[in-house]
Amino acid sequence: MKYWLMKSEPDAYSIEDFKKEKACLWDGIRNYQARNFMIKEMSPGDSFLFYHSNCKPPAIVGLGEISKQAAPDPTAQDPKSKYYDPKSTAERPIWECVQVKYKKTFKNPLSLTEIKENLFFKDMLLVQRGQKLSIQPVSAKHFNKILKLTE
DNA sequence: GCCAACGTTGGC
DNA sequence: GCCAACGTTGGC
Repeated sequence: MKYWLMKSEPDAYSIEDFKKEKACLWDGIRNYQARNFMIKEMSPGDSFLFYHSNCKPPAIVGLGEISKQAAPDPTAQDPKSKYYDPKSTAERPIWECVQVKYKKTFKNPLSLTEIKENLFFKDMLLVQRGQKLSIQPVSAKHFNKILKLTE
């Protein structure tokens, strides 16, 4: 059982959208490191923190679960999608995505500012300089602490 | 809107 | 294979 943090811009897809849809494909990931986490490291049953990025305030706002292992990302082969990648074909797909399901919205979202202020989180990837991966592993220690602080 | 930090692309 | 130019991310 592993733990993750996944970023989404609320203007594009927010925790409220996620709650309404109950489940979705985590599509549109076009970064190899993030993709490899989905393909090689994620398993159904893993939990992830839903993070609102590029907004005010950036914060961890909810919880989800990986519900289906990685499979080719349909948006990569859809010419109408903004995530369309002509190099990725049905025969040789480049990009994959996992399916995720909604678990909960936190009563008390944990803002990036609060995470930075708390020395307990000083090793979290999220607060490392220059760290911009949209999918990151989270340690059990940090994950459990975040669940406590957000209740 | 600015810009630092990275990742990717493509000429050589 | 190097590296400059360009694009993207995302906090501020």
